[in-house]
Amino acid sequence: MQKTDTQRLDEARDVMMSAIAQSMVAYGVTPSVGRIYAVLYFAESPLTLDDVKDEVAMSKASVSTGIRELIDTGMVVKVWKKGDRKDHYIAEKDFFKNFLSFMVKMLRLERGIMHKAVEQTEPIMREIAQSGADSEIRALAAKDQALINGSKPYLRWIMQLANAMESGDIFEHVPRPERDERPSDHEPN
Amino acid sequence: MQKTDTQRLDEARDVMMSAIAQSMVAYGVTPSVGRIYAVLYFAESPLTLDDVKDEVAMSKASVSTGIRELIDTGMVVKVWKKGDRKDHYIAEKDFFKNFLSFMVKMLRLERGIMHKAVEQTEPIMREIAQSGADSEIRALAAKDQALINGSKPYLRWIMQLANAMESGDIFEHVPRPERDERPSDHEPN
DNA sequence: CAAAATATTCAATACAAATTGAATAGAGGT
DNA sequence: ACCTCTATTCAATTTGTATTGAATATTTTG
Repeated sequence: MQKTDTQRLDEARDVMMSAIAQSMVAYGVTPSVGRIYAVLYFAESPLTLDDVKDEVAMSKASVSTGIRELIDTGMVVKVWKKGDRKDHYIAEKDFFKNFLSFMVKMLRLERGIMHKAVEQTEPIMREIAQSGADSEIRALAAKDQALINGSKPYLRWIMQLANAMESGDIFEHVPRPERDERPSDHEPN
Repeated sequence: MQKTDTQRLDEARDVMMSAIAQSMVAYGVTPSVGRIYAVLYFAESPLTLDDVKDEVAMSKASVSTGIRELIDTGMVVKVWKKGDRKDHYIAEKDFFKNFLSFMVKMLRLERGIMHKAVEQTEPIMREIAQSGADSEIRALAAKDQALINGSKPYLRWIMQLANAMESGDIFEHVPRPERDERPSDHEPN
């Protein structure tokens, strides 16, 4: 009977939505925001704020801020539907795009924080290492300076990685798998 | 006078420690845990639990659980110092190693969550798409099935990325910058 | 330009996570 | 085997973050 198929399909969708939300939580978003994205991911057409609100059973305020967060990270976009005053939202379904832009943001953030601190502190340590009052403090400063300088290659590397991810060059190195969805029943692991 | 140099050095170290902690927060650890790592990072020799406790001004309990978390992720290791009953801890100072093992863990986690859900739901959707009760539900199921299958290349790709990061092959593609720390005063940006 | 519909902000609340002191377990030395 | 010192666990509390309803702002329409 049809009822059962509908139920089974809904259940299967729920499993996938939970998995998507759970994965997103690992990347630092709140479970509610993950669920909002998951709902939009499986939506058949652009949804309004109220549509989403009903699906996830949260307040309009939470959905509003949640969607904003998703828009800020590029995982959701706002679309206009003519003849409707409400805003409509759709999920960016390309996981590659979502992952890469998340990573780029992360890497740039880290490099920004660290680079600023290095710029600020390395000269001080260098100076103390060279002309500090006594040999003891010069040794300490020299050690710290070396430590900081040792981190510079890492900072340059994560920049390169971010650039490769942003430009798509990363795929020349770690290639996208073939689009060979074979009709067979069991996929490769 | 020596006092001033010591202060300046301490201040500079604090700036770096804050930056390190802040970066780690971006990767999902709590600020306290970040500070613990930062303290160990700049320590001149292995520190005991109590040493760290004094430096970060937290309870022994928090330091204990914090260090455990850092040990679990490989960012800190326990070392024995002969003649001392206390455990001693040192920071893993290689940022490449820390970053890569974090990423590998993340990617495997995501792939695990998603793969499990896909395995579980895709067959159901396929079946409904083929032999569902009416054409409407068959169409819905087919759409969902396509969506899920579309995510498979992504899952395979993040596995490849994780593998490349674990094996170090990633450096063949995104090379480590040259170790050319020139003695000049201004480093490249 | 008012009226109606929608979206956003914000202070208050509910919830969750981190931190702690006290109790327990564990290890080392004698 | 006991005593001492250290590390860990756990329930209680603090702290911080997410969520909400009500109020405000914004947009659209007639």
